[in-house]
Amino acid sequence: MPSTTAPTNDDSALPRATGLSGMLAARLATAIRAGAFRPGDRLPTEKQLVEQYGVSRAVVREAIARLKADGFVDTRQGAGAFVVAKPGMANFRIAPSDTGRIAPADLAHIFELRGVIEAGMAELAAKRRNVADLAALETAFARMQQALESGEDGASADDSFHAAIATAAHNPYLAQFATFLAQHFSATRALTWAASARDDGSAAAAQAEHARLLAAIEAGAAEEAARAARDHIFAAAARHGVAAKENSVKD
Amino acid sequence: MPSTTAPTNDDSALPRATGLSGMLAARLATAIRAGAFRPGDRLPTEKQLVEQYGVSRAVVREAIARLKADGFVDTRQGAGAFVVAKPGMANFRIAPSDTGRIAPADLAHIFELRGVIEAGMAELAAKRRNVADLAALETAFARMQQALESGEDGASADDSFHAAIATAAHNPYLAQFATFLAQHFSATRALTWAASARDDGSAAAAQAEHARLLAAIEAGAAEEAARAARDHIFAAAARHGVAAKENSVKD
DNA sequence: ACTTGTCAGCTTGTCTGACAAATTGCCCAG
DNA sequence: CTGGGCAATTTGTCAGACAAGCTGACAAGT
Repeated sequence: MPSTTAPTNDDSALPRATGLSGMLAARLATAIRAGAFRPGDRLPTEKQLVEQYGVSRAVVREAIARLKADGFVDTRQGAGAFVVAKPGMANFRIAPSDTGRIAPADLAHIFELRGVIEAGMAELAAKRRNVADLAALETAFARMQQALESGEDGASADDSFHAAIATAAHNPYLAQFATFLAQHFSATRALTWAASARDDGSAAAAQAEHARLLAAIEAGAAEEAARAARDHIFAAAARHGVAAKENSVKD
Repeated sequence: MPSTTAPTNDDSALPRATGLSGMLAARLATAIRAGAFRPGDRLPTEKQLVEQYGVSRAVVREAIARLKADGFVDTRQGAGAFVVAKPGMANFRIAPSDTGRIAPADLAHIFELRGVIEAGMAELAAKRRNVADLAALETAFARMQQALESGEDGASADDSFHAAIATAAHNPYLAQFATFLAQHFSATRALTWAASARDDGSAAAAQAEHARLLAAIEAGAAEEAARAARDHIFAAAARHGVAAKENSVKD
C-alpha cells in the first residue's frame, strides 16, 4: 500500500474540515444524518466522547457547539445534548457544513432555485422601482456594456446590476437571500465575463438578456420582467453546461 | 423613569442568549454588524477579550467559535480572528442569531418571500407532478377537509399539503428552503385552524384557496398554480393582520 | 398505597494553568 | 539592501477542578 496521501479505509477519512474539533463535528453530523442518533435521542456525554475519540474535552465541547450552531443538537446543562426534532432547520445552507462542497449534480436544482428568486424579485422590482433604483440599474447596465465593448471584466458590474434589482424590489429578506444565493455563482459569473468567453458570444448573450430585463423593469411590466429574469438564469445555466430539468407532466 | 424591564442604556442589555458565551457572542455579533469591526479587521485577541469582559478564555473561545459557525469571523492559528468580507453570508437565517426574535415589522417581507417561493414551487409542481405526488396532495387535502367539517385541528394536514407540493416540485433545495420558511409560521397555521377561527370562516377560506391550488396542479396549469399559491400566502398574511405592501410604481 | 422531600450521582458550564503549533515582525549577518 | 533566523504573539489543544442544574432513587410522612 504505497499510498501516502490517499484516505485510508477507516472511518476517519472524511476530514475536509479544519482542526480536530471540525473533524469531530463533521463525524457527529454525518452520524446524525445517517440515523445513528434519532431525533430526541441524547448523544454520548462529553466524557464518553473524550474517551471514544481520544481528544480533550475542549475539542469535544467545540464540536458540539458547532452542531448546536448548525441546529442539529440542543444542550441542556445537567441533562446532556439532544438531537433536535428537525435537524438542519435552524438555518439554510447550500453546501453541507461537513463537506463544504456543492455536488455538481445539484447545480441544476440550485440554478432553478435562483431562477425562482430572481424572477420573483424582478417582478417586484418592476412594480416598486423608484427613480433612484432606475438610475442604479442603468449605471450598472452601462458599466456592463462598456466592459463588453472594451473586453474588460464585467463581473463586478454584473454583481451591481443584480444587486440593484434586489434593492429595487424593496424587500430586505428577498435581497439578502438573493445575494446569499448569488455568491455561490461567483465562478459562474467569472466564466461568463472571462476573455475566453468573449469570442463565443457568452457575454454578449448575457448582456442582451440584461437589456430585456432592464427594459421590462423600466416599463413596469411585472410579468415580462419575471420571465426575462428566469430566462436569464436558465440561459446562464445552459451556458455553463448545466442542463435544465425537463418539465414534462407525467401522469 | 419607573420602567423596570425596559432595556437600560448600557451595552450589556441584550441578553436573550443562554450562558456567558452566548451573551458574549451576541455582543460581538452586534458590534460587528454595527460597524465597530470592519470587514478584514482583526478583532481583539482572546487574552484582551478575557480581560475586557472578565470571563475565562473558554468562554471567549466558545463565543468566537459561535461567530465562526455563523460566518461572521474566520480564525487563523497564530494570526488571530478576522471579520469575513461579507458577514452573515455563510448561511441564511430569518431571525438574527443575537436576538432570536422576528421583528413584527418584517413579517410582511417574510410573507412576501414565502409567497415567491410557494408560487415558484407550485408552478414547478404543476409541471412535474406524477401520480404519487397527486395521491399525496389529495390525501392531505381530504384530511384538511375532514378537519374543517369536524372542527378538528387541521394544522398537521396543512403541513402535509404544503410538503406534498414541495415534493411534487422535485427540487430538494427548493423544498428544503420552503420547509425552512414554513417552520417560522407554525403559530400562524395554528391560528388558522384554531377552534376560535372556525367561526369567522378563516379555515374555510384557507381550504377554498387550497382547493383552487390543488385543481391547478392537477390540471397542470402552471401559471394558475403560481397565482393560486401566491394568493393563498397573501390571504393568509391578511388573515393574520399582516398588511401586504403596496405595489404602486413610483417614478 | 401514594405523595413529598431529600440526596447522591451524573452532565454540562465555567475557571485556571500549561504546552504545542502557526504566524508575524524584527534583528542581524552578509 | 536582502535574506535567514529568532523571538514574541496568538490560536489550538490538553488536563484538572469546581459550580450549576438535572435525574432517579430512596426514605419519611400522610
